[in-house]
Amino acid sequence: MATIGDVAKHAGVSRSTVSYALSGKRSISSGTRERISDAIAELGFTPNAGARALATSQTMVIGLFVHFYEDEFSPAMVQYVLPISDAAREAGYDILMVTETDGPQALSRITGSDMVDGIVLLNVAHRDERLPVLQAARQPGVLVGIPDKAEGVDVFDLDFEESGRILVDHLHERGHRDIILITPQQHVFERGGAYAWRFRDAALERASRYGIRVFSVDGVTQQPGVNRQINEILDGHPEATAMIVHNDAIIAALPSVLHDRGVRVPDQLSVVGIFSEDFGRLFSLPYTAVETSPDKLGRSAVQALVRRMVNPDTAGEYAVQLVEPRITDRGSTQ
Amino acid sequence: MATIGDVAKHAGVSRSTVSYALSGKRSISSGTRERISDAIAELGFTPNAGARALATSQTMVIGLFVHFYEDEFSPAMVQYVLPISDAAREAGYDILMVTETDGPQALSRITGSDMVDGIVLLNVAHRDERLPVLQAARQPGVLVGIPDKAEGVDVFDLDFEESGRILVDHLHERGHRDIILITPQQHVFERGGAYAWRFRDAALERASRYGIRVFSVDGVTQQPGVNRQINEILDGHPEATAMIVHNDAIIAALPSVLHDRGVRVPDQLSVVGIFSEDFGRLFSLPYTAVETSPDKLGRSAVQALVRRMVNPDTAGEYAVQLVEPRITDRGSTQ
DNA sequence: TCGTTTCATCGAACCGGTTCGACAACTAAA
DNA sequence: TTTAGTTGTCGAACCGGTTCGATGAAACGA
Repeated sequence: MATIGDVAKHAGVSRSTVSYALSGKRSISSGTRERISDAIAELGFTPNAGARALATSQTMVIGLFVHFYEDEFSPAMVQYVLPISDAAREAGYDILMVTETDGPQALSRITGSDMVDGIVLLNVAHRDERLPVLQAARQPGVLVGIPDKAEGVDVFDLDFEESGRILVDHLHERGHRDIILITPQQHVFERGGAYAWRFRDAALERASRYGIRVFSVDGVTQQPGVNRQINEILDGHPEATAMIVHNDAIIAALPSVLHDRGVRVPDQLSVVGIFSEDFGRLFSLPYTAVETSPDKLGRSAVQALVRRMVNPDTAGEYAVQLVEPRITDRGSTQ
Repeated sequence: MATIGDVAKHAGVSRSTVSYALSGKRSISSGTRERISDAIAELGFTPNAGARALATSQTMVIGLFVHFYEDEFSPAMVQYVLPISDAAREAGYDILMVTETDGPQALSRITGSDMVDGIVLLNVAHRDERLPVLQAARQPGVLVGIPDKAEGVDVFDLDFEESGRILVDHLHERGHRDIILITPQQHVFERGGAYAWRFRDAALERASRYGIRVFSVDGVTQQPGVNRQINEILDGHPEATAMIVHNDAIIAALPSVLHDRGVRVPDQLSVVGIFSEDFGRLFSLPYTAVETSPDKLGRSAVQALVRRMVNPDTAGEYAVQLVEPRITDRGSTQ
């Protein structure tokens, strides 16, 4: 492989001149510039990333930490990963994707060896063990998901509390007094997925203010349990006229279960949920829902991170930034 | 950040001694070994990846190139990515994930700058533009998906031809004489996804040998077209007693459509498909199917790649390795 | 007891870039 | 005509590791 020295020799200049021609940090006469770019083309030279990283202390790589939980509904995660990858590339960064189960150890390995310039943590829990490691790292970090307290990192998430209120409001406006609320599976609460209770508690609080009765239950993830559970819930609550679903597995299975039971939406039951447009399309979900905008979330997170990486001195002003929930009416309520 | 020089000073030895203590390539007295490891612990030293890569010409990173097609059913891709990531880590490698649309350019950027020690190409097309770039690269490569001709790379895929034959045999044994075959969407054929016609042609060939009549049609991907298309196909072919589905979007939507039509499986229609166990669970598919084993595929691919990276001299013997299809009987045929 | 191994360690060179300071040649201002 | 400034280029140092050859000390066999 050609090195910068080969290019220099071929163009009859010094290595530093080639470097300056490449970076444009010093002026180069048009003659040598041309000889250099000819040599580069002829030799097929591409700067060695490791050497460059060593010299500049910049790798132009972002570490993306994804935690795939076994009990989780996996397709949702891709929606976050892709926009992050795209946004990173637009800013000139590549993505080192880490999916290890032992997050903290993997994180210190990656940050300690300076493989990346910045870190994105996906699916952050209330008490996330990766967070202290990230805070101790040299590299700036950004979280998707809200931990109990985050200092020194930027935090992005959908405003799940507002989302819960919006959906309760939506049903309240239509006169519903008895609703079923299906929340994420129990494991999500246990492992500290804050979005679960942020949504639930805000919804319950708003409902109680209206005097709406809410039957709240954790959903399950695995078939055939999902269908059975939906049926049990509906059997147990014939008085309910509406349903709020904050659970991917449940909402994906809902159309077929309701159809089996002969329940017409919205005539006999109003249904609202919270999921991304892509997810809804994937499962052909005909339900009015709060859009979770994983693409917007991922892009904003990367943009914030890039700002920190480019400008590491402006340390202050770390903030939690909530994406505003937007409801998409698909006519599943009345 | 602590460097190896800091550790050396702290332990009162030279840099090379620290390096040898770390790698174990020369013997070190137990006394200095201990002083060194104490110093490492105290200073929190982790070797700089860039410097190490520069010195050893090894990055311990594998480049994973994933092409997400817009018209594609995305959740399928995750199933490949995760096992690859896991297998790589087990071998000591991290994953640089590249999702750029312009595959060839991205590939030459990554290989040219020596960011990775090896390359995995997912979703390889018959005439894949990334392939010549990969073949010209210094790093070994492995493909998932079969190109028209691959030299200098290892190729892995499910044996789609055998899969097609297995499913036709399965229906033939049960006496079916008229079957519907739903293949991947037209775009897959157009872009050269060889698995599409490998499966279809083998199935058609086998069926014609048996004298089975086959109505073959490309599926669509986007709702609500999917449901409509399934209905049209069934309306148009009342004589068909069985259905082979090689199309993720179609098979995901099939249970609800068949239910709507009041078609009982297998009493009124036998259904077989080809999808992974995970995919089947995700969509609660009750159909007998050939298991696509993306985990096995991904793992074998990485293992082959690691072998090449560790042992670059043994160049010979590049081979196409087909994973043997295994049918999972879920009782959807009679 | 002396030459020969073995063991443990060191210094220097190298991997392939970037960047600082120096300097010659030329231009512009005094 | 001298001085000051600009432009284009070079050499050397540096980033943080690894590895080769050399070397002194200790252990060994004759």
